[in-house]
Amino acid sequence: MSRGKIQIKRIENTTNRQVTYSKRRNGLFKKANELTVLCDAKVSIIMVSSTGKVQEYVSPSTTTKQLIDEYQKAKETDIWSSNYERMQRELKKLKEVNRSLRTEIRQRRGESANDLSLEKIHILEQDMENAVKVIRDRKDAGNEDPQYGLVDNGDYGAVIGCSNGDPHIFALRLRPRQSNFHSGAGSDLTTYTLLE
Amino acid sequence: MSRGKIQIKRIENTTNRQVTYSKRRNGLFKKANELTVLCDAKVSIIMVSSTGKVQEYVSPSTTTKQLIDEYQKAKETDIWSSNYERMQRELKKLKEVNRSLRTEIRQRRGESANDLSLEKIHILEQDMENAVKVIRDRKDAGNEDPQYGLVDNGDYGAVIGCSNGDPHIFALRLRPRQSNFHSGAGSDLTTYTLLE
DNA sequence: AACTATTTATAAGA
DNA sequence: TTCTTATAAATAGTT
Repeated sequence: MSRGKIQIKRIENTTNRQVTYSKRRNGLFKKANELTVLCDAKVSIIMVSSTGKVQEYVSPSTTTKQLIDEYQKAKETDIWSSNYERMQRELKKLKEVNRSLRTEIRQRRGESANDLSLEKIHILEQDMENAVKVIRDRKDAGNEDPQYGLVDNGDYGAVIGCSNGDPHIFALRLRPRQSNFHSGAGSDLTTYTLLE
Repeated sequence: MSRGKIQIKRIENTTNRQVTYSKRRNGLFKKANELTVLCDAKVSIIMVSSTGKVQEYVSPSTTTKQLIDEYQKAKETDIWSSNYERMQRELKKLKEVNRSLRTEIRQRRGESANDLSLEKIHILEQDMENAVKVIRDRKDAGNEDPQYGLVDNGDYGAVIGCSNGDPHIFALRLRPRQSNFHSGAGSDLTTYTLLE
């Protein structure tokens, strides 16, 4: 400041404000650059003028993106660390579940049962024969009575009410999950409780 | 500066460097704040010292995140994609894939085909009958010749070599994915290319 | 952390 | 926008 001290408050005259913005922006970037060189530091400056124009300075040794990454990392360990780690765990878990689901689908599609033992293939076969039967029954029933035909308490497992607002719609809990009793823990014929 | 002009080059003495860093950082932040007030602008400064410490200034009227978002929009780059937000997007995507996989498994287990049209149930039924046949064939073949029994080029789809090092092991591409031709796009009987 | 001699930044004017 | 210049502000070296 020169030719008179100024108060640090918004410059009302638009032209003056823009002139001052331009001068001080250059000053700030120059200072940032000096700091970078003198102190072996990294600086990123992002500025948005009152007219919405975005400008940046970044130390020559780095990029804005890199510095933002560092900033995030620093902030995440300080503030978001639990969140961040929880997300990473959740990601990992989801990927594992996903892989298992894909494996089961492959097996049920008749693909890549190569890794299954004969016993497990046998169980899978029975499983799917039953499922086909159920699906056929449903189809047939559906031809007559779409509402109630879905309920079948015959050979299969427990009928579980499905609280989706329609008391007539049920979910059938069929043999697949029970077949785990045969194959035991660590089975490749893994089944999941299909909850969201 | 004062008490003698300095050259703008790295200060070798560690103590001096850190002292200068601290002084100039405060100066920079002060200037940034004055600019904010005088010119009605928004400024974000991220600094990493030579010791790796991350510090920031941001105009009181905004947040670092907001300014980075504006920067991104202006530059049309995706800054956050490296960390947190990419994870969130990845999580969301994984959950969606997961839900679809679970739906397909439910259908193939014979559970909750409620939401399938009769046509789709029919397709699913044929699908699974074929798969059961394949599995039965594999089981039978397995009883005789575990190595070569897995290859069956009869009624089913193309035989695709599986580059897992063993030339005798093949993956069968069966009807399931082809049944999409019947049900068309947007089918509930969704099948996936099961790649990891 | 304070001091202060100087350098640097810059407000106002051209 | 750029230049000029009087003056305010920042700061290097010292204590």
